[in-house]
Amino acid sequence: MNNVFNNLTDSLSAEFKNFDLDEVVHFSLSKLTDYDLQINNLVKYNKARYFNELQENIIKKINSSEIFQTVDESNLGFLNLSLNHNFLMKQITNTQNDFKHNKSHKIIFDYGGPNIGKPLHVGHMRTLNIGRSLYNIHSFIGNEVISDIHLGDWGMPIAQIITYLESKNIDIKILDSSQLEIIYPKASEMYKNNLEFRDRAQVINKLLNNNDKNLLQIWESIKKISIASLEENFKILNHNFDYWLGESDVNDLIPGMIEDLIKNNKVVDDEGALISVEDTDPKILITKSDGSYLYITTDLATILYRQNNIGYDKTLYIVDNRQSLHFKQLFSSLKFFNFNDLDHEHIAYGTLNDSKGNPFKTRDGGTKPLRELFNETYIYIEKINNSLDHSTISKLTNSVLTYSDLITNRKTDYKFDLEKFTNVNGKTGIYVQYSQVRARKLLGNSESQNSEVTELILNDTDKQLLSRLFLFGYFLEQSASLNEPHHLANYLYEISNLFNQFYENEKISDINDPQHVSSKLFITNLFLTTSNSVMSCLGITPVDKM
RNA sequence: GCUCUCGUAGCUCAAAUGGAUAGAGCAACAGACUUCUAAUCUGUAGGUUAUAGGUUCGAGUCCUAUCGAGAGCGCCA
Repeated sequence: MNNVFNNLTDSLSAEFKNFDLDEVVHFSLSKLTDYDLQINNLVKYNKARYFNELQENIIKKINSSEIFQTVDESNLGFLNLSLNHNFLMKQITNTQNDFKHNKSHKIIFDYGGPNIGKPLHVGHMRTLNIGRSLYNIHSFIGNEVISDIHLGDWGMPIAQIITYLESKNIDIKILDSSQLEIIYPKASEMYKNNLEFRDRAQVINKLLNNNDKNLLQIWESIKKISIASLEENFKILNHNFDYWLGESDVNDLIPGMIEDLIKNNKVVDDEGALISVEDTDPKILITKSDGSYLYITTDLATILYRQNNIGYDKTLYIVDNRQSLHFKQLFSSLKFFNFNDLDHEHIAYGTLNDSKGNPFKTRDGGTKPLRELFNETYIYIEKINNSLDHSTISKLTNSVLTYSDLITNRKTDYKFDLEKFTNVNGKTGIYVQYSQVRARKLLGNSESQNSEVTELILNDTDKQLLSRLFLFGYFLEQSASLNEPHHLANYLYEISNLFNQFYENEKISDINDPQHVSSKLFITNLFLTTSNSVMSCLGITPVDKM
């Protein structure tokens, strides 16, 4: 919540303390339509002797704060509150300034995770959208944020590609990214079906681990081509990363790490492989029997790298649901191995499917490149309104791809339905963009009349919108503390919808009283600011016109 | 076989830390445009929260069982 509210809840918690009750007071949205917020902490004490006295003290404190206009008490102990608009209009701006807090945390966002040699495909969309949004949200509330793409640039997949190039006698220098990208599926299939190929790939993998000069050169070329292609895609999709660290960057740390684990009796030999001695079921495999490394080996080394070179309070791994066992093992291992005592959290999300609930595929059954989904969406929007310029359609396309993803709780699987998500009505990226364009235009038209607001003149529609705008902090906090952007995405729809009602309800150009006009413009302005703040938290760029 | 996640309106989803009468959006039906952009707004209808028990002042939310769906389960990442 905004600091205005937080100061009050702190002092209300203190009231409970006076009666020896350990209650952290917090607001919920009111269930009663005439009120904005409610406090439920009192309910469980409604049979206590001191109930009336406690409730009275609480109400007294609330009244002295001026934040609320009315307080409605029920004999059950629910307190319903309606916001004091004329007071809050001077307190709340819904910009970043409202949410700065003292104890900032340094958080690493580990997301994206593309592999070199493979195209960015629809499977990457959710980690990119959720990762970017959480990064922006935490940045907005004043945390120190660092994103790391966690590039898959090492291990068997790379060895497979190189083996393929070798077997077909292809010179890497003449390849571009699109040619490179069709090689991986072929190499992967040969690895599965061709024993000779498989043996050679494993040899190459080992040689790479031993820094074979020739192979490293080929590897570097592959990496260079891939990164250029990724950067091009990210430019279109509006993604940025602070660090482009890959698995290869931590490779050198692994031998020493393993040595220490052996020395400290944290791992033991098991048919040539190393397993953790931690009592878990299943047992945690740290290295393979041929001595080569696994997913968890590099992830552990990455943690060492980050704690030594970057430093952090918390790391969020924005990765698919299906990898929850891996993260359970990773987090448990890093404690068991005494690496550090910092926070690590797996921000899991469900699978993205097509509109029928099936895995996203291209027409010929391959994995669908993200770029292709972007293009299809772009064309669809262009058909609806072909008078828009390229940059605007691109922004709208990204809005659709982002908003449709974030409107759903990240934990569940979701279906991407192009027709539904480009609809102008409903909870779509298009609708929220349209609403803020309307507001922008309105303010542009009325610029000359914009004067200082001293007192708000509000009808019911105005009040509803304004109340919701003042509650931005409530939804921001919910999204930030649960790392769930959908609370803010839904909030953006709510305020957009309320703004459209406000817009249709009373024409500003028909109002003569300058006080009344300023009041309307104040609300419009606050809506626009709020909409922009939420969009920035979600990773959506507002368009100027549409 | 073992472990985890989930089951809410015809469809897609909300309801954070247990709180009052479970909310939205689509689709359906009925309305409002010589417009501050109708790419909008208004209204109607739609529910035994999978089922059966339990915990308590109070359960969609916590516990147990059953049914159903999905995912994962040491040498891929």
